[in-house]
Amino acid sequence: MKSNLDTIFSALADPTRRAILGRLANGKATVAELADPFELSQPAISKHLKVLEQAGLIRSGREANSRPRVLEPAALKTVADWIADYRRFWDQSFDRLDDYLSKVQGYEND
Amino acid sequence: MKSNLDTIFSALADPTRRAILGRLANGKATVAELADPFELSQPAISKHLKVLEQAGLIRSGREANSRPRVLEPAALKTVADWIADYRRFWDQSFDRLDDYLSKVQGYEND
DNA sequence: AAACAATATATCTATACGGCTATATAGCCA
DNA sequence: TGGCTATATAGCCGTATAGATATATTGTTT
Repeated sequence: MKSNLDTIFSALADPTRRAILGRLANGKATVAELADPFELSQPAISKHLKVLEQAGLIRSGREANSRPRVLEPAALKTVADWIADYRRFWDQSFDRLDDYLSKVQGYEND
Repeated sequence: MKSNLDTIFSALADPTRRAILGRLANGKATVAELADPFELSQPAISKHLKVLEQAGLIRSGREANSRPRVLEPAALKTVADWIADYRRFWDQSFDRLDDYLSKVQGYEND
């Protein structure tokens, strides 16, 4: 069975899909609007949208004739939370916090 | 051509590979050590390691007979930086900061 | 109802991916 | 050198993925 993170990361692994998310960061958009910047066929875009939706990264609405998409932040937060565990490996100030916690709480961290 | 983020995200889309990164967060490990928790064949693990290395998520060393792997934080930071642009969508306090900046700097943000 | 617009689904094709087994390579030790 | 250990590479197979074109669906408009 595939985990959330599996699905989210593989949805994010495609530049077209990341660009779509980027567009949706500016607010809701129809499929046609989302498709416009790309040279791909409309069905190709619909497929990408399906992948994003199944990963929980976007949601579809309904407005008259169209089905506008909006960003769904929760899935991105899932990724941010996962990656936060690694932050200390690149973030100096976080390392210092870590040292501080080690001393104060006697937390082992070799 | 595939971008960095393409390669990194698709490397992260596999649970075995994420588990390997988790293990490497505790420090350097040999291939055998990394393979141990899994029921996969050794070549399968080597393949996963290659994917991680090509994504820049890990590095190989050389120590006598073995080729220990270490975490390479830069690639994870690339992801963290990418996702940071979306942080405002889920982080309340960030939203408040955003409001603050709007007022102070007259920055438009509808 | 008919035509149109927006989007989804079906089907096909080519390529990528993850697993396996078998084998090659490289360093260590007797 | 020969054998052992650690790891990599090759080749194969089944499934998934991204694209295309053709067609279906649903709401709107006349």
